[in-house]
Amino acid sequence: MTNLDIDFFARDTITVAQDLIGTTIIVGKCHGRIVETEAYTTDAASHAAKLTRRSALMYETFGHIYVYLSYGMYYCSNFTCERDGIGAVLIRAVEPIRGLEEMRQRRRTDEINKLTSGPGRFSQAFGLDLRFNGKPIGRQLKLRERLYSPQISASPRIGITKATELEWRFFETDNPFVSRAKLIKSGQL
DNA sequence: TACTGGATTCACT
DNA sequence: GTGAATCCAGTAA
Repeated sequence: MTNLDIDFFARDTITVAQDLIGTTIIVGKCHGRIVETEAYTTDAASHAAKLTRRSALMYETFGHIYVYLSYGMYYCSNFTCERDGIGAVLIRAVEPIRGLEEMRQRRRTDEINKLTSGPGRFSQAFGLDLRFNGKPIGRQLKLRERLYSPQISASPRIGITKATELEWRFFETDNPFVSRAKLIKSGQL
């Protein structure tokens, strides 16, 4: 299985968000298959809309990890994108593959559908916090080429929602690990 | 220096 | 369906 290299992220943010669906993310012993992403560009709702100390990573890098604290309690993990532009892809949900025991301990739950089905849940399960912020893809966090889950189908249907003009979300429509709350709220499910 | 609010989640009704 | 938890970046002064 091939590792994705940094150039994967040099491309347009929305394309990267779509192509990340089905890829495998590996942090230590924890492996997961990405089933939901969200693309953030220079949309007003995005941290990337303004150059600040926090958002500088999105202006200066691609293929790096951008982690921030949300609501004072949960970490959200992104990959920076675009060689010549500005953007990041938020990982909203993954399907757990390996390292489930570690995920259960970090999440303090045995309910598998609550391990990684949400950006805060995923980051907690995989131990992603501010220590990872600014790190390049490769050593501590790896990504492998798209893998389809036999439980779902050989080529899962990809759903797309568009929250604002420049904010796109991609998800596997039939995957139970997709974080459903926001999709239900927006009338997509 | 002080204030505001959020790319969320969970418990409770 | 609703509200609380929690803390830091950003902003205004």
